[in-house]
Amino acid sequence: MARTAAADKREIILQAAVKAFAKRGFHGTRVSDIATEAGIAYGLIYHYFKNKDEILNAIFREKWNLFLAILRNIDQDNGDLQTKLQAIAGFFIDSYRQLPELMEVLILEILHSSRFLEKENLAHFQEAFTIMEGIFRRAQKDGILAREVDPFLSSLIFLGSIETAITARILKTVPATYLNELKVQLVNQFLYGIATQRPAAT
Amino acid sequence: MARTAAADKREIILQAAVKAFAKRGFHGTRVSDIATEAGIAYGLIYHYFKNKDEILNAIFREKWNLFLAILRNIDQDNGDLQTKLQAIAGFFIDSYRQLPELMEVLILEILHSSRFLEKENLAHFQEAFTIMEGIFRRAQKDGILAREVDPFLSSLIFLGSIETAITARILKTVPATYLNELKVQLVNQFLYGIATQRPAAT
Amino acid sequence: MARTAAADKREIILQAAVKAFAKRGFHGTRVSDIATEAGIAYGLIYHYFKNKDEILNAIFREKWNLFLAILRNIDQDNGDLQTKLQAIAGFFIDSYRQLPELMEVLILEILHSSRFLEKENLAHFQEAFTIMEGIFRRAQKDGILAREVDPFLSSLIFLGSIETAITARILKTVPATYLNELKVQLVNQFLYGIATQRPAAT
Amino acid sequence: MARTAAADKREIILQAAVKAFAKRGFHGTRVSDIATEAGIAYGLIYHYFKNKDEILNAIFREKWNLFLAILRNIDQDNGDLQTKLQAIAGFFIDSYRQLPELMEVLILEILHSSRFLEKENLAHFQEAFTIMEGIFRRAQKDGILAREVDPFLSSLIFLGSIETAITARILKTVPATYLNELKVQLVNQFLYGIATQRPAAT
DNA sequence: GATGAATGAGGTTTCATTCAT
DNA sequence: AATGAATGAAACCTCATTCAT
Repeated sequence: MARTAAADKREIILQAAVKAFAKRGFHGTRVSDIATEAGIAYGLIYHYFKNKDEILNAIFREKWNLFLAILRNIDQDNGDLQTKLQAIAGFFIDSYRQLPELMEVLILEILHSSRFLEKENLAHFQEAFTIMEGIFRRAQKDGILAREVDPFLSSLIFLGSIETAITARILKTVPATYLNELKVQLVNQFLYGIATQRPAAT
Repeated sequence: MARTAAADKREIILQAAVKAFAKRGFHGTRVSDIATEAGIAYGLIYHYFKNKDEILNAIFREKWNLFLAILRNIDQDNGDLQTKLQAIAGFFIDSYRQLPELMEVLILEILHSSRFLEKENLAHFQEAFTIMEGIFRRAQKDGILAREVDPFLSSLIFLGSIETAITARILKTVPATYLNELKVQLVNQFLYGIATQRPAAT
Repeated sequence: MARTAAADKREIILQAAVKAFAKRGFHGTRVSDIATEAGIAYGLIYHYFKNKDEILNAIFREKWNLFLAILRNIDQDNGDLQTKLQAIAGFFIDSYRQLPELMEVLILEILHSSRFLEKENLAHFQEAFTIMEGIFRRAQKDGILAREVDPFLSSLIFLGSIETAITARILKTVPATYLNELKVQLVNQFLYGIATQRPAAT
Repeated sequence: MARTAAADKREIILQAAVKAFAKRGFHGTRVSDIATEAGIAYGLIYHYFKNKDEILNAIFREKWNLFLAILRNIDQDNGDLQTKLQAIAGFFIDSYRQLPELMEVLILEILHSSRFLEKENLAHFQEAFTIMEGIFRRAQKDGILAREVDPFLSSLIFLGSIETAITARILKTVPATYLNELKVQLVNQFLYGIATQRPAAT
């Protein structure tokens, strides 16, 4: 019980932090803002987290892990490349729909300060690209992917496209409905390009 | 002369700020850090800029304008889509090579806190996507681009890919030499996709 | 039984507090440090003591009482002045040897913040000097002590010497073995001075 | 001028800190108390000192240096042992009379936390004892001091006596006029003892 | 008795900004 | 223009103490 209650409280604080960070950004958020959002005294936050930085780290670590798990699952599923990429793009886009604040924090606050991530967290972050790279590499072996394609570059482009698209949504640059269209088009464009004609020879 | 000298000093401060922001991030940089970097007294900074925020704004406004100008130039050049995209990708990648700190600040500090940009600056920022969209839209009219492609989405994906690739470089995820390969592959992958076979019917 | 168990627990807390205070100083010690040292929950401490200050007060009151009792005993023993002083110096030095942490706390934490002692505790503290003064006064009456000597000043010097010597030991300024030598020399020097020759006339 | 003004302000802060620490103790003093006492904004204190601890360190270092200089001077003066000891005791007692707050801080706050002194400062502190030891050692060579006396122990006893006497005055245990008497008696008692008769044989 | 989650007063420290020189 | 001393708002964080369980 106690353990559960403590875990619950910790989770409540994390949720509150996500909300607060999404609203005002990490630096614009006071620890007391998080506490207010969570409905607790700010001192209590320090029972669960060493300091404000640790809260952001925890959000990243724990939530990113979920993403990695999903990516790995998708990776291991049977299914062709297109299906997998569809699933991945869909997953991130749906995540944004359901947890827009979380995605906002992950994309804007963590990516934003990614160069200050400690080594361990940076590796954790880059794992997503590694998984993607593996997917592309295997597709290449299977002859699905052109031989001259660099799988790692592809992972950068693929995930970068998703990130930018979500960022655009965060910035209200595009309407909410755009996300549906995105799911379909993103993978298609990515796999088959946007040109009407392939070049004669590469 | 005086005006020129003043403009010079202002520029020196901006350059110093870029360096400082790149090294420690905007929030981690003290006004006095900028002054030290510029070799002046910190009080003097307030003769040239209203406050610290204004410095970041100025960097964004003035440097982004350069980018927009280049984009517009490339846009108006004769040349097919591939050439234009090549030029654009090349331009950003070369910019990073020559002014890595500036790119770092623009990408990490401004792009990622873009939701806090004031209206005017946000429009300024989005202008880049609008220009790209125009390029794609015209290519579509010319039949170069598939009809089902959304030009704005393409602009997101294209610029997003570049941004992510540069971010990866900033994070030292990829070696410096990677940037050369990037220039070529990025546009190819983008235009023609990465799959060996087009789908029978879309 | 209950009373005894309670008294035991109280004593355990006091011992733990002595250890903790000796290690980190009163201000550097958290109530939770004491609890950890005592192997109990920190909340429990407040069942036995009103607050952190009270713990230090209790240490002082209870332990100082022991010292006073010993001083009084020695005072009332038969024996000449030298024997008594020997016993007193020996007692304090042995106390340090056996309970170095306690002596550290008494000397460094209490003695040196003695100006903040509340009236009652201050009187309690000064009692030691009063007892010493009595010893010297009686010796003076008996003609053992020079008439021009101020008994109270002597008590200051005598106890002050011991205190400083122990402090030096606490600070590791002198080796542990020094304490033996101290026992002998201190009283001798004190009683008979250190000069080879007495002045012709005072 | 600027340098002088800065040095002055620094000194003003130190004086204010001495006053504040004497009144409320180091831990009881807020940085803002010092600022109020100095008639400045508390932020300014951090222009001159890294933090609160540094202020106490500075007081110790700079003032203790004065003491050491005086001790060394007295040491090098011509004069017999008694004259020197007289001068030293007189110096400390006069110092207390003229700068009671400084002495209070040096004795109560610094001695009190001496075990937490960093190595360098501890050595600095102990230098006083070393100088005293030298004085006694030379007197011993000259046959002024009994051969069985340990010069270092004597330095402990001598300085310890002074310290305790001043502490007694700080605690209002003895009247102010006592200090005069002290000057005379302390050295006498120390040199020639307090007993009427020397022991037949040691 | 025992626990430790919860509270929030209180202090230190930072640093953007002002302004006298 | 140039300096950097001076200001003080603002935020983080600690930790003594309370109290529900």
